[in-house]
Amino acid sequence: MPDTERKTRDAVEETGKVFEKFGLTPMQGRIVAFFTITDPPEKTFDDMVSYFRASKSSVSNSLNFLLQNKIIDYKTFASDRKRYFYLTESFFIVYFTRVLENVAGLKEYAYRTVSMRTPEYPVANEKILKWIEHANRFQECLEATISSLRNDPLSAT
Amino acid sequence: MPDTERKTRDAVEETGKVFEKFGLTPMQGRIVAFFTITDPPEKTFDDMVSYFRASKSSVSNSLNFLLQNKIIDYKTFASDRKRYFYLTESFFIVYFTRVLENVAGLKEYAYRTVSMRTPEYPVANEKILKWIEHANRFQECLEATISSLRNDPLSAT
DNA sequence: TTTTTAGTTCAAAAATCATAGAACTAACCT
DNA sequence: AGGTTAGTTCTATGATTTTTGAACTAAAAA
Repeated sequence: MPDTERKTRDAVEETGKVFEKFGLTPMQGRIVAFFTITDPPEKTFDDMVSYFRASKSSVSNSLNFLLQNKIIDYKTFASDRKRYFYLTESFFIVYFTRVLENVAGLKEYAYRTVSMRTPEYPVANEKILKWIEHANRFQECLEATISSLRNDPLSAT
Repeated sequence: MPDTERKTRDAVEETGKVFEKFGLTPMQGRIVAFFTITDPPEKTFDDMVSYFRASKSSVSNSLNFLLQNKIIDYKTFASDRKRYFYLTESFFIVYFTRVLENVAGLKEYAYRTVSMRTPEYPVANEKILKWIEHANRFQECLEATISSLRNDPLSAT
């Protein structure tokens, strides 16, 4: 294997692991890294199966997850059955949105907990109220950021 | 089992699952939920082993993880060997800090990728630059939230 | 000194998650 | 009609994570 290919493969593997921290599986992470690092930016199903020597099912499931989450999309060409997958720009928006959902979910349970608790230990209730306040601050900031990204004309490409 | 206890147990279980979304294991999540929902707010090792009928090692490892991450802390009393664990208020700080680290890690790899790529496909490079920009905004938001949490006088309790 | 308490540590069992492989489908190609 | 392409779907295998159980330790109590 030539030296530059070795380097590229290492970079794909390493960067893939970074994506795992964002909740992707190893294969999903590798695929996203492959898109960012190697040319051309459009890749077919088979490009990925053969680049990674992975099973079709693993690639199929990974691509469908990434499509559902709008991290990738694809285009087709008449008289060509292949789909040409490419990265969208929304990776961070997808991630932000999930973080936001988690925070909202926690807040909901925090409200319920406060309403269930006796006032016998006020410190406990105050702590939970504080969590809700923290969650609110973060939500406000993040919602503003997400909507400013969505309105960004370059993002709409 | 009396009706209110059943209800409390259900709430602990359900809320525990919410904490799993923040990266805790089921047992860690259950323990945090147990702290938020039931009285008194201080609990011993054995309280948790017997409430959950779980193994001592599972509880021990979970508590140590939560201690290391400063999600809980404990106090002791002279002539009492037990440790009395309680929730800190820093749950969100811990979570946001980890998210921030992930974003910083991704940004680093994004910089590297841009510097490695040929200018042959400028669209690909632009997409990565856009990710970096999104990451920056997200970071700002996280940093603002974290520092407002830290400066909050009530948080310092 | 022996026993009890409040845990810790480590190997193994159990549960969960990711990937593989094989059989399948639907569309196009000859 | 038969073959090839571009996948999908389902079950099984492999890997990883979480929890358990049993043996251990260190400090305090009897």
